[in-house]
Amino acid sequence: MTATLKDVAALAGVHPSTVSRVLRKQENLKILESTRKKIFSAVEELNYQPDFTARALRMKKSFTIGLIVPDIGNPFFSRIARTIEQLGFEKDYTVIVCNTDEDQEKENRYVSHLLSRGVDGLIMVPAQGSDKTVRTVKEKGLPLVLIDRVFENIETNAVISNNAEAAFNAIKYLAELGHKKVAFLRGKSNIYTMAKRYKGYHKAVKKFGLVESDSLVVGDGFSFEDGYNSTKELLNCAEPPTALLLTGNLITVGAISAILEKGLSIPEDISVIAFADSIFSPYLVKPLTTISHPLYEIGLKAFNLLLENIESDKVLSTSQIIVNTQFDIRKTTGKVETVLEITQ
Amino acid sequence: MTATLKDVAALAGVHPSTVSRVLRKQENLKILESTRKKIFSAVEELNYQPDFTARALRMKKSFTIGLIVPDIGNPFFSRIARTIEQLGFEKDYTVIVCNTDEDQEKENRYVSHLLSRGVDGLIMVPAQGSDKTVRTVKEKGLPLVLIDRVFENIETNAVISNNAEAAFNAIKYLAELGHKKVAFLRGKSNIYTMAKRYKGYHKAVKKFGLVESDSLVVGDGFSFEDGYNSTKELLNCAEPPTALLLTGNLITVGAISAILEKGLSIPEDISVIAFADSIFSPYLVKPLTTISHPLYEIGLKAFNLLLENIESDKVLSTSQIIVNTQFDIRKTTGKVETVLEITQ
DNA sequence: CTGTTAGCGCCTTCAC
DNA sequence: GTGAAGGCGCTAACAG
Repeated sequence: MTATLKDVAALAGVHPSTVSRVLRKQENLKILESTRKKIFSAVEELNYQPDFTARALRMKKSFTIGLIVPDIGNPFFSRIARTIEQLGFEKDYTVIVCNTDEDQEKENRYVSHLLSRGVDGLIMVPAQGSDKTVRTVKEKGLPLVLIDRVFENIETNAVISNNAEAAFNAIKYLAELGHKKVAFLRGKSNIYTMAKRYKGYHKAVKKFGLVESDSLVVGDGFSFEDGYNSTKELLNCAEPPTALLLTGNLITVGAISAILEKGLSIPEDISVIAFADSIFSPYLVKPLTTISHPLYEIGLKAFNLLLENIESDKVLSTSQIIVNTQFDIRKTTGKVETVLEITQ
Repeated sequence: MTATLKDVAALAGVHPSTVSRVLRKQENLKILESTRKKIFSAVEELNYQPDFTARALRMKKSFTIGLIVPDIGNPFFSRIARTIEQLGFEKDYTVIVCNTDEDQEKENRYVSHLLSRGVDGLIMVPAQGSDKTVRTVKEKGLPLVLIDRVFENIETNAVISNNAEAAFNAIKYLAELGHKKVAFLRGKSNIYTMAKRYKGYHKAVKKFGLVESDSLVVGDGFSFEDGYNSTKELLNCAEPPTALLLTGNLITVGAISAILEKGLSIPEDISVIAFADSIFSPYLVKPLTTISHPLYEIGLKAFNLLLENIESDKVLSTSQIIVNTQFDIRKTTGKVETVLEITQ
């Protein structure tokens, strides 16, 4: 059907290996200008495209990288994915995208699948508790870069955000506004990122003398429902919190929904800060005060780190790159005094 | 390094082809239970994983599909991508994602790249004017499904939304509310989807006797800036429109931004309907009246259609599947009379 | 039921 | 400067 190296060689009247040589464009390679010409015109005529599969098999290099994320439908991941794909394209690497749904089992299957596909490297946002999987990859010597989450007990390349610090600063800001009771919708507590955020939250709560209570740390998922239900419960307390720290796009939407439904106003009745990366954040009911991630930078650094590792012959030492989140104070956060004035 | 079929065979004391046979699990295949056992234990011991590349080369089937979209960072596409990837996973297909940025040249390079990678099929949201590329794919006989956009003069499989109808209904609704002057922010006018929406808009404008003017059809892109600038210009007219029909997430954000900046209220001063698929739509400054797409359904239908074509030996006739958008009337649309009462 | 043989399309070493 | 030979890992056809 499609032309092969052999066909081109036959048409050009040379040996396949010569064609291969010419097309691989080795620099210091001596080829007669005449044969080169014959070959190129044969390539043209047959519209020859090299077979990547065959090349990959022969060279043990697939020019493919695997990208494993919990959910490519989530803008946080999809925008990182976009960057990685684009950079890859420039360097002739192709990206295979996989969704784990935070499911360890699925992730495991993906990893072995990608391994047997012979990817040259892996960028992943590991699911909770998948340290065994990560360790396996590492031991195989496959270049690997983690994004957003790392495991304390495994040394890996990684690009992560300053989550603890970001959460700390958010709470600090709320404390300065006079809030004493701040709840934290933690998402899944056993995920690294969330654990870090909790750490920052907790540290700030202690440091600034806020109310410290397990009942203020709620939720166990990233869905709309999780945000909605958790918030509803919080608001039904005898003394509900005056501020919320939220950790995800959907959770945020759920929480806002619950607040509005209860007839409360933001920030008069309750302040809200969210870890969120939506372009819509500034245009919500009240422009949302957010902590957002440098998505392009994350993608860029992850890709470059991976590429370094792929293209180096020796094993490089691992590096953890920390990128800074951005804190945008908008209209969902306000002083607590305001609340009192209004309700009195 | 990693174990091969040969290694397994050697360890099990059988021939490689036998191992291959056993592992391919052909149904009506007679293998001695004893050899089967030997082989499985060897597989286990060596932790053997078949090499996909070799298999693909040999079988001329890669179990890979290409997904070409303008921008995977856009939730519209990423959520479709997610569905496709997940369905693919269940059927052992892997998905390669490509971003064209609406650039025809890039798209072309992606297509030939995917072709030389031997993908089994292609799902794409073609860029404007890339009918030549699409035709090429079709002529190669590669299974192909278009999403969201088709070319009038090429018969292809496709899953598209009822864009003209959706735009028509949106304008009809605005007309019923008393609006006479409705602007259309068209995105890129030469993109199929946008052309269709324009058609619906135009038809409704004529049918319901609204103001018909080229100056009401504006914009030439999908960016925030495009939405922002176009809206700003519209609002600076002597007699600005009382309603806007918007065609994209970023455009919407830009338009809202321009409206608010001008100190106008939605919907009192101006009504807004947007083609938008963000989870945040219901929670914007004013909950946004939207036309949204059934993203899961689009992904599902596209994947199934592609798979049918991949797995069938004969060439199937093409089918165009039309899915229905959803019209959610929220709070950004109101009667024109209201405006008069307030401003008088 | 299992071994043998051949080859997918390409690249790389070794000749000449 | 170019041809010949061999093999990447796997599967399919044919033997036996």
